[in-house]
Amino acid sequence: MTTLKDVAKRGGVSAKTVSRVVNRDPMVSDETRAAILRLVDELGYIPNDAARQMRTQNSRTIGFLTDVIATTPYSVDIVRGVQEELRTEGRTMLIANSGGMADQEAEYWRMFRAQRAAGALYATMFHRAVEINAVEFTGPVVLVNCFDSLHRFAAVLPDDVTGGYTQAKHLLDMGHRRIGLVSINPILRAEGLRREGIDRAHGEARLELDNKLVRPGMLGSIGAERLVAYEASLELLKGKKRPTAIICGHDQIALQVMSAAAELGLRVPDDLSIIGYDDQLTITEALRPALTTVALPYYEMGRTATLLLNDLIAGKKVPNQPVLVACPLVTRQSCRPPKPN
Amino acid sequence: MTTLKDVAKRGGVSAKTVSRVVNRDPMVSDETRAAILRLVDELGYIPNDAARQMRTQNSRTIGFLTDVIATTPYSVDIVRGVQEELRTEGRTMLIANSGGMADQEAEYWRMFRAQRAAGALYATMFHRAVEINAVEFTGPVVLVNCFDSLHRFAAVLPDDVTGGYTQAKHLLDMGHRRIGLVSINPILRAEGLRREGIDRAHGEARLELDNKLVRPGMLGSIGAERLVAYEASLELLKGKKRPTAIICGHDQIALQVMSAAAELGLRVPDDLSIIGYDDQLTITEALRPALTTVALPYYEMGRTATLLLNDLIAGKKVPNQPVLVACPLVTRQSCRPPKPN
DNA sequence: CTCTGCTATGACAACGTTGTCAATGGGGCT
DNA sequence: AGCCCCATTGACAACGTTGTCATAGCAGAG
Repeated sequence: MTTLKDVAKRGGVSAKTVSRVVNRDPMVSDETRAAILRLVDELGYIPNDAARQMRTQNSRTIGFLTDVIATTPYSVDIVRGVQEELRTEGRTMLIANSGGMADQEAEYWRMFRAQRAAGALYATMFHRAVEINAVEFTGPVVLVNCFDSLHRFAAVLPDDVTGGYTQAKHLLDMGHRRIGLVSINPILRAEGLRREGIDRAHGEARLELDNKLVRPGMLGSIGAERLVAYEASLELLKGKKRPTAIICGHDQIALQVMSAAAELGLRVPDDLSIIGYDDQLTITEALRPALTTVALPYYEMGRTATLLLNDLIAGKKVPNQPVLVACPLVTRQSCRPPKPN
Repeated sequence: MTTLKDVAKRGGVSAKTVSRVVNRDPMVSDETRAAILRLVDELGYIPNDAARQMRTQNSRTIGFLTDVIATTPYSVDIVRGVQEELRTEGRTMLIANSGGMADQEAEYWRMFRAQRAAGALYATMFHRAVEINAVEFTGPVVLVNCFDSLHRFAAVLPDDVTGGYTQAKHLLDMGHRRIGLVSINPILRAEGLRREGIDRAHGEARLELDNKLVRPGMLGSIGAERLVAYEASLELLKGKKRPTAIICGHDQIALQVMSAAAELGLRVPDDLSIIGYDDQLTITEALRPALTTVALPYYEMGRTATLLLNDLIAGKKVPNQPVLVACPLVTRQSCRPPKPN
């Protein structure tokens, strides 16, 4: 593999001069620069990052550790967001997935340390609390989609309160008055937050969410969840005073609600409006009617977290409180005003 | 950060001795080893990979480059498979997503080179032909879910022929005789291969697939695809002699077919059996009835590719032909024998 | 007792790069 | 002419690790 010295020898200059050229040091005469650049190109010289890192004591790579994230489709967008931002900084990313297992997690923190990663991101599949045990890792860490109860780390979170508010408001504005809720797993923090937003929207409309129309659509501990939205929504929709619209905890739940509606011969959106959460395109765009939903801005969250991490690495201060990213409404065909009855 | 020398100084031994201990060289007395290990632990010493790499001239990291893969949910499983395998080897992975853009791709090949990656994987979202232009990268490369027409690189591919065969056979064995096909994008190689398998299964049953029951469910160039399965299947199902079962090119298409069936008041699986492809759990497990499908073994493909890459890095020979990975049938509730008519 | 052979350890250089500092030389100023 | 200044370049060391080789010490053979 071509090294600096090879280029220097061929160019009849010192290694340092070549170094200056590749590092864009202005202290090089134009002719020398041109000659060296030509040689670099000709010999296919690419600087060795390991050597650079050793010499400069600072690393251009960051670590990205996730729990079971790989099993949820669109959280991959976090990776894309992170990467896009890193690219503009010329950084690279080491990625690892712990599967939620503590021993593997420790192993990866260690690995990040071995690679002398400048910092690390830690992302989870669901918005929840985590305990970070990065004893082996000393650099700055930013949490994505999760937070630690002690607030020792910077964190980027979706604005679930406003997200829930957005869901409810959209339906209320259309004129719906009996709205059902098939929620995500009650053990997730997002569940309570969204409910808060939903309640607020109802309050503003001088209404109240009927608790008889609220069901969890998903149960079980992290990593062992099961969907029960189909059964839950069958119950809701068979009831005498059935809701004219249903707010869903995520798009898969919406899928089940739609199946239940079809089973009962109800047409969406004519007889029932449905609004999802997440905007998992494989579902929302494929479904007919296409699903109106509130997007979980994974891409944005990835970008934001990376910006925070950059600041931390640069030694700047970052907000003490978790940074909230907005969840925008994505309007499609699954909601419309209720039929006058 | 603690270095080898720090440990050596504290232990009253030479750096080399500490190096021997952490590298498990047997040429160290038991007492020395024990003492040093204790110190390593106490000081939290973790060897610097960059320095190691420089000295030994061999890297423990590999590069993983993808096109637009991040936008398809379950191809993330490739990453998981790769990672799982790397973990057992003590290797780490640099990941990058080119978004299908040639300039970014070149940039990342360059980056892999700068990091002196020992090898690289290149994965695509759809099973298709690619042109690899890794001029800047000199190590071995394994293609995942794609192949280059010149067969210069090792490749791992899903066995689409058998996959298509499996879909058709499952329905034929149940007694279906009029089977429709709403296929994936005709520009994808997988489309032709699957069709081959479907035809073979029909041949074995002394039947032929009726071309009037065949429609593409997806059209458009790579990166600009659109789903037309809903409209396509409405046509198929409105026809006089409608099929009793439909083979779908992937699970999203199946989702649209199911929506179309619901629209027409057809019940699945009573009036119509539907079989998907991919096994995107967010769809297949959430749908009611849950979707019978043929799984695209992304995880296995990732593992297999990594094994191949390891062999290449070790200088071993690998098969000249693409390695095919089986696509197993996943039976759920969307298929059953046709009603006697 | 000397010599051989082995075990255990260390000194030193080198991997490829860049920071530090010094050297060279030409131009402009007094 | 003499001087200084600045632009350009290079020599050298150092980052943290490990390969090479040398050395010390000790046991056993002769």
